[in-house]
Amino acid sequence: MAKRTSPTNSELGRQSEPAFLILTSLASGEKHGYALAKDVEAFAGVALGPGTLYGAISRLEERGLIAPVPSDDRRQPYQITASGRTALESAVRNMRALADEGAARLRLRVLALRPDLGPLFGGITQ
Amino acid sequence: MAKRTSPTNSELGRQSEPAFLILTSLASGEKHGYALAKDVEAFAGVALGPGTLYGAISRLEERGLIAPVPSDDRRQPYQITASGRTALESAVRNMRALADEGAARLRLRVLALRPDLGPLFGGITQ
DNA sequence: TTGACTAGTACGTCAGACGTAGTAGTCTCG
DNA sequence: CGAGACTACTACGTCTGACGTACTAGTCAA
Repeated sequence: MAKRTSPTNSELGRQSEPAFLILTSLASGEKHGYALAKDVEAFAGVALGPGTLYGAISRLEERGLIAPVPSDDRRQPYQITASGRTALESAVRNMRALADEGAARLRLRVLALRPDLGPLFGGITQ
Repeated sequence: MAKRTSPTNSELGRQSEPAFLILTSLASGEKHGYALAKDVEAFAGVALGPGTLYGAISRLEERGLIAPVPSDDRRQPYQITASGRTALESAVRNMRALADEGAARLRLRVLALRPDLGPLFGGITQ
């Protein structure tokens, strides 16, 4: 099954880290799978299919980054653990650094081509 | 071959997007494969093996995000294309947004636990 | 009781990340 | 000038994890 129609939906490879999205969602409070998917879709615009979602959840649980919350419900809520928080924090820092580097290099090139734009462009950028 | 010793080096899945790193590197000027690997290692601290590096390069070339620069040398330089720049720009924006969301939610939870820290913490955060 | 929505399990495929080995050119330097 | 170090790849293989589809089952309203 699962005939992939387009090779990739975003232009750069995978749509990048369901795990990150799940941790981010759980960082603001415990949620069960379905609520999590809805939240992720709301803040990131990414619809995780069940395969992606529950697959990522299992892996995060195995690694101790999230943990199931005891519940009588048929729904299984999860919460982020202390090491999950730590991992998310460092992932956030890392992403920021990379995004900054990318932005800086994109700008650098523009300035090399149009040095006259330098100061002004530098002032209004980002 | 390639017995993986540790399941993952970074805690969250894959070390995230060689493609992004390559585009970022090429954004500041054309480079051949090896120079690219060195540059990436310098700015991101990520050592891309040849398999990862040239694999990612081929895919980026197929998708028209980078292009080979004619050369007599045995080394093959690559440059980023216009659509490569566009893709990188949107990837950067996307990463920033996600990082911000992650950071905001991490902070949110802290405030929920220690509301007394609110204003002060809000002031010195980030 | 039917249909819509919620919540998840189960399973399969495939891209792509990552490693290892091997090859070949270049450049010292004793 | 030959050995070693570094540069620059090619080729090949494995396994993770992202993603899709199909299916099951509970809940609730009309």
